[in-house]
Amino acid sequence: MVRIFIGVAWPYANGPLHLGHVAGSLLPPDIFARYHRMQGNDVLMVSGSDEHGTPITVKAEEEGLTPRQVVDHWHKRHVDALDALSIDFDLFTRTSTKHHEKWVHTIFQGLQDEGYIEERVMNQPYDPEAERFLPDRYVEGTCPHCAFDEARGDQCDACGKTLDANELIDPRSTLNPDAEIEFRETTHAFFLLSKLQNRLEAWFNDEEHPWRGNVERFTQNWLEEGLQDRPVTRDIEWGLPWIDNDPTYEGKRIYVWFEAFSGYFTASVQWAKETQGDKNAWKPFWEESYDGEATRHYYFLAKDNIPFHTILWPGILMAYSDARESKGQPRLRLPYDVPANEYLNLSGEQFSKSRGVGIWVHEILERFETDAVRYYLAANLPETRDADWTWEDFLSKVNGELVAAYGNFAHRALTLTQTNFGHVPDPGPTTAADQRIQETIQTLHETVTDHLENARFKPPIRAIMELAREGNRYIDQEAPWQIEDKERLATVLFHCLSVVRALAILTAPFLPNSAQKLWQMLGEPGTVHDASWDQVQAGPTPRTNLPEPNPLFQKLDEDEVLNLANQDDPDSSQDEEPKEDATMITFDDFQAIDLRVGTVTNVEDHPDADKLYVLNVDIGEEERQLVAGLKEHVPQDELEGLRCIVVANLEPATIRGVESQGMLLAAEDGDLVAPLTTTQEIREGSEVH
RNA sequence: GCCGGGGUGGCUCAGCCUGGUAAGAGCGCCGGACUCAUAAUCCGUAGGUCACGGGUUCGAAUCCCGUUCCCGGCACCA
Repeated sequence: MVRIFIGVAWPYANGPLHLGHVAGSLLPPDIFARYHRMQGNDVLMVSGSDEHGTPITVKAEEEGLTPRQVVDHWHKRHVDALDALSIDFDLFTRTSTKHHEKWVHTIFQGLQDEGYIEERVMNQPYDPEAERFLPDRYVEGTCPHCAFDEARGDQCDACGKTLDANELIDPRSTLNPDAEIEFRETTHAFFLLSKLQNRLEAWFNDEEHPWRGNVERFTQNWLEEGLQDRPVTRDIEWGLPWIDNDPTYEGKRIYVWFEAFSGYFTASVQWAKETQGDKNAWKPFWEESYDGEATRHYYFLAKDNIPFHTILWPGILMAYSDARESKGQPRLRLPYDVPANEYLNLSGEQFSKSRGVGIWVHEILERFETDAVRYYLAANLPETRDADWTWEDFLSKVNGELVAAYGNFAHRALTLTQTNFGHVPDPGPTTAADQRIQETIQTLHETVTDHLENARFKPPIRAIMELAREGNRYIDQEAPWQIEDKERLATVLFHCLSVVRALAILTAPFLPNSAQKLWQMLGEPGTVHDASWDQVQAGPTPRTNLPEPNPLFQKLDEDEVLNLANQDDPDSSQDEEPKEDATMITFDDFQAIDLRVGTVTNVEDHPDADKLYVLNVDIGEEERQLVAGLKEHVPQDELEGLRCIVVANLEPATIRGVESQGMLLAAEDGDLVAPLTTTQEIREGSEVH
């Protein structure tokens, strides 16, 4: 027996789950967990909704809701989506629970007790007009090293040097370029990651890690660059308060990324208490040398999360373990493997909540069977590089492989047996061909096991399909529908059912619902998920009665799928929640905006930005220069000469060195951007109401 | 512009870390067989300068350098 802890990256609670999340971090651990359970190992798989941080606040403001309402809503949606996908967590919780807060505080208290937390006064850029501190990267100024005048607060793009915002000469806010920036002192708690450099390096270099290349490279780079101490509090409102009631930290919150990781641990404790009725049940999974049993920790995530899980989280665990040790408590385990995936794209485009590119989980599962979706995702996982979801390929793989090769093989074997015997027949003497098919099952079992042990999921599902094809070959060669000798017929069908049974077990981690359905059609008792993985090679039991077989999968309707492909704008209204009443403005507010008709007289590329045009627009009494982010959406010749609507009294802003004196209005729906115009020719400078 | 990932038959992908009996799979195409099965299955043919150029090596899709194209992140979308 081996104990397997599986941590799954916490989905953020500000929007729906899409297939990118599923392929990147959700489906692989579910397959992995199901496999290990069938191996008889103890598995604990946890995750939850990540519910704190600025983006939640922003979302709440957008929708006129409270942050609490936003996270409640999306957490519930996450839970429903996971259920629909048959992704079974031992616990899928959330970071806004009291339990989580309490344990995060325990962890941070431990870090503080051990001297890993240091209070530092930072001189942070502050925008007095907006009354807020500015993150470094929203500050620009002149680089002290190379005099480049658009260096950012965290790095200078010209010379590549890393900077502090307060080193900049003439700093300004990119959010509000005219504001006088002040530097105000603000105190933050820092996690002294640098103190762990040697220990993390030793852990990285000395331990045997089965890490994938991408994970190793990322981690190596970080370590070589030298670990920086990181602030663990922020000047924001939505998040967990600091550990004690120290007034220094009033109005500050624990930085989300630190706190969300801790969820791996806090959720395990919560699982023990709430679902096991044993508040110590988490210990076998987490405490080092709890007993002699091998225990391994896996973290599943997409590539953007790698260093957080191979450096920062292990760092926190080391530091907190020091604190536990000081109190005579056992240390906690560090990650064993971090099987990070690349991204799944949608026909070449990245899934993106903000741009509305995506296929939402709840939407696709309304139309298609869970296992069909799981099959295509598993067969197309971005394990070694980005992969593409295309509807054509979805159609072809589901109909051609899942339904036609696998489903059909099971169905023909079962119906033949049903017609001829009604139960699992007794096999007679074995021929070379029979022998060969049995060997194929065995080889396949070994191959699939080997891949799964190494946390690889795409090769094994493909290998399993190969077994179905072998089954089809066998049945075709033996042609049981032509066999007259009853004993030989029984033998052939018995071997066919052996393959079917092996397929039910082998597919169980990947396709849990159809595997179970197949299990029942084989007349097997209980659930396939309780079957032992090693039973793959045991054949069916002769004389087991067989129920009436039904096709295992439904074919996808070609037109329906291809229609979806054509829509290609899956961001239409139904994805988003119906908008709550937007904040009302007064008529006077509206009147304050001076909208004018103008004509675009000239369009040029911005000299120093990929997405921007510099436009000249005649608005009657004057000509304005505007900077507009339309380059990716609207071709230059469509803009030239266009009659447009301009916000004429917007205060000027300098955007990457070019002044913009107003704003050109355009309607936006995902990637579709349409500049506004008038239906009739009308004089430049006309007001718009 | 900076950083990262990638370019393998019509399509989707494997192989690349650990160079050599590997240039592979599925789909698609073309031809044939079969009829138990959801017009499903099986057999066979064709199809690739492994982006381009150079280097290392006895030998490179695989390692190194350069070029080019694509994608992503960041900058940026008043």
